[in-house]
Amino acid sequence: MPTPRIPAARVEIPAARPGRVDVAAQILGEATRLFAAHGFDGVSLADIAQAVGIRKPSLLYHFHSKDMLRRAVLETLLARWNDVLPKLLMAATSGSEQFDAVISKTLAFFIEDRDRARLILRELLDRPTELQPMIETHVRPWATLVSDYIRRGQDQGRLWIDVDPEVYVAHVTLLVLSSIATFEVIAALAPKSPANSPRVLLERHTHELLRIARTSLFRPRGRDPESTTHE
Amino acid sequence: MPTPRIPAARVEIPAARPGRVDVAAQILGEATRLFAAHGFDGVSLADIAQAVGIRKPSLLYHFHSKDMLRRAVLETLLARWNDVLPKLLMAATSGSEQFDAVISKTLAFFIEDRDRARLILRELLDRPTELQPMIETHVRPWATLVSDYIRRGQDQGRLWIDVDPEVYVAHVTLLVLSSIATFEVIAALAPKSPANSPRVLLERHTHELLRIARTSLFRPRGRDPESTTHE
DNA sequence: CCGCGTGCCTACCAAATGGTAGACAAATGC
DNA sequence: GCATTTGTCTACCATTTGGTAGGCACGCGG
Repeated sequence: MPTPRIPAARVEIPAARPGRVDVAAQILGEATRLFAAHGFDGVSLADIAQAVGIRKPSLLYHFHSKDMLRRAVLETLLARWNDVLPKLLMAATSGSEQFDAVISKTLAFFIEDRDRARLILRELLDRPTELQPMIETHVRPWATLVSDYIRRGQDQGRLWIDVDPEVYVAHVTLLVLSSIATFEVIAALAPKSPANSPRVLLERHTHELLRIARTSLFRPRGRDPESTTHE
Repeated sequence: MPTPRIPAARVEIPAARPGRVDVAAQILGEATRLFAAHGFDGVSLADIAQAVGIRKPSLLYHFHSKDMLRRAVLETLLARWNDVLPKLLMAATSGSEQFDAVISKTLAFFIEDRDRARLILRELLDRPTELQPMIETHVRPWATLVSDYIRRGQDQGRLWIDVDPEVYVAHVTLLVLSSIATFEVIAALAPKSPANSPRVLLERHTHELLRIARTSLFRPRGRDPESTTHE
């Protein structure tokens, strides 16, 4: 590093860190952000350390290797997912409103922190085999539950019979992930008009995503008055 | 490299490379494959050189920097896309079969070489701002054309009026990209059964993708077998 | 007050990275 | 036949990488 590095002023602010927040958590946060933005290989330990405001060895004191840091990031993400999963499963019992709720909640989980979507999409591309077991344990149950729900709905005639339940679920999930992960870029396709603030654009995107998911699943209600499935 | 590297046997096979294929093309091919699989930062020039069977400096003779190689890879991809674009545009004139044809052809383009989808998805994540202009020139026209087609269809009452044309196009495009790019992993969600060969699974995926795109766009034809739909 | 664990640091390391210099051989043009 | 160009190589380089060694200050329990 060309910066002469002033001897780190070893004297000043000796104990001036009272309300010191958990450094490990800070590292985890910055790592998440940077991995999501540039990928695991695109970020160096020094980058992360700098973002946190510490030196590399201090970082390695908390996480013994770069790969362990990556796994920690992933595990925290999955832990958060496990927090919301039960709510999703409870909502996934019957009716179209419930279905909407499930997708909306899933969507909300990723919109709340878009890095989640980016991170997962990256892992999907970079380490598919390593991700497989996690998928198996964390999304398989959710996916089969929704699939079963779909199959029941098909039997009852409420859903299109030509839906391929598992594949449908996979596609909608992927669509959620990728459209959130790449929102900025994709959004730039539509704008031109100043009426498109990122705020309203995101709203349009999630709304349309829900519409696609819904329309391609549910058969139109008994009769619907001219046009539309108005929500 | 720890391999003692036998003096490269400078004597043997002196001119034994008559049908020498274009080395630059070979490099481009291997680079495409590796970048798609591991990302730009996850691949070293040495990796690519080894895959081709040459040394690093030889590679740098053809492409003066790693970044130029990346751009070349991207440009070749876009060139191929430009080959099929006209056909797509011609097919995008009217009617639902034509619409299917457009999506099918797009799908086929990426299925023909799945690295294309992976590559673009990666660029979308890694260098969004750099990709923006390419999107502007290479997909914007196509997207607006389809959007206009949708709007016309809406006026004629053939399509759902609550479709958000631009956003719909963006989502379907993204779905194509991501579901092809991550096919292997996602496919593993459904299998369990030995009846699911990757072959048939891919067919199921593309079929369901088309179904989703179609169903969420077109209103059911006048009457359709089985009950409901028609208002 | 003393020892010890915690946490951060400087200093360092071997390996790998992207890239250059320059030798050499085979084709190619004249 | 000779000069030049083309393409590959070995050898090297500076920088960056993930990671280690070990020291130093602090706080806390005895």
